[in-house]
Amino acid sequence: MSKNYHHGDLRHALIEKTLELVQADQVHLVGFRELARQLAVSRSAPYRHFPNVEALLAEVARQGFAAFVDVLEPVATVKEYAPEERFLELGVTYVQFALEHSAHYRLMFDCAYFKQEDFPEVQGLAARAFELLKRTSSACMDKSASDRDKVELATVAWAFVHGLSKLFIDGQLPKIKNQKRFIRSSCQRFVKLAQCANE
Amino acid sequence: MSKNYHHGDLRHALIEKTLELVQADQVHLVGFRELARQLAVSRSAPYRHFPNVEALLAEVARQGFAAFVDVLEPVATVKEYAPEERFLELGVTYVQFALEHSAHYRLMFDCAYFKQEDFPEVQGLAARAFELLKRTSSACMDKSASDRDKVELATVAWAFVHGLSKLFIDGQLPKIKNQKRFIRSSCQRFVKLAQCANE
DNA sequence: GCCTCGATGTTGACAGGGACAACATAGGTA
DNA sequence: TACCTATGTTGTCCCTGTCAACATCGAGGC
Repeated sequence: MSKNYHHGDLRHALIEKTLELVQADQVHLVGFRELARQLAVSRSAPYRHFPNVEALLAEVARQGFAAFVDVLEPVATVKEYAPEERFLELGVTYVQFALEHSAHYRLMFDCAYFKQEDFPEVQGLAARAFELLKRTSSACMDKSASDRDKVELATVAWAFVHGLSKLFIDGQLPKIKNQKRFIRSSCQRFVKLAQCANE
Repeated sequence: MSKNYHHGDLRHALIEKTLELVQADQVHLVGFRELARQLAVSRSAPYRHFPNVEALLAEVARQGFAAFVDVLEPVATVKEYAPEERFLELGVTYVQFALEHSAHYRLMFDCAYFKQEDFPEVQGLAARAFELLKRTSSACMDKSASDRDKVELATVAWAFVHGLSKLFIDGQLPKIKNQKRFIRSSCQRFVKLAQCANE
């Protein structure tokens, strides 16, 4: 008992267990009492590390956003690509990340789990992702394009990849045979927007 | 007491109260005990009308979907419009509905509140909304377009309006001055896709 | 008019979660 | 060594969901 009185790295363990549950699509099972049981620790120990469950979920979401930005950033900055290629690859990468980490993506964007405005770090990372999108889409437009138009294209692009991801994740799309192919061709279809916008 | 033993229309009252809470963005406060209190009825009376809270929320969502379809359907079938106009107006109407009933829209599409697959009526209405979108977008394409292409355009369109709605609702977009104008111009931008797709 | 039955509402009971305060212990540091 | 802080524990309270047993009402058959 004297040996185990302190867990050692409970904070980390809580995050890990939560992540496991999230990945197993069991977010609804995340609770301090349950986690404490699984970690063989007393029921209110988690309060030493997170003020409440929401904060724990927000932290897991934050890590998700960090990984997200880490995946998107390199794609958005490949020098060898033409602007349209970068835009396309960024979109494909976005949706693929969302599908590969579907439950995590849900946690990140569904406001039912935590209020994003209470967690500035999360907001900051989300904003950074949007910046990447804006920079990449803007590069596809004429130099004469107004900033207003640039923001609009970036928004439309974000709406598209986000919507596509959500619809896939929530199983609201009719069955599709070759998902990867479909994603790429949808994104390709979409990139034309930038070109059309240039007239 | 003998007069008030039976509420009269508790089922309806439960739905109404829940709707109020949803519209006030307080879905998290929806619970049988709390509702019972507000309706001056005993704590387990709601169980006579809904097997659990999830079912109550699903019913409210179902009504939301029904209203949604009722709003979209007429727009999708205006004969006087050219196909592209219909497509555009459908998109604008979609996003406007979502914003005007933002909390309700969230309840309808966020899977954190109830599992859609457990409520076939809800699924049916959602499918009907997608059908409208598919029919309207397909009308903008060449007759020679494959069914595969039609489904793809409809999906891309749905992803776009859904994504735009969600981003707005969840406050994830940078501030925008004239929202209505922005929505229309984004949708206009989007409709070009159908035209580009025809080459 | 009376009786019975089904629908609806009530009460009691139990399990489980979130949250906090008071207390215990371990490990580092003055 | 003595103390301090971070961390873990226990006790307690209040909330919720859910079920079972019981009460009441209204409608239809006699």
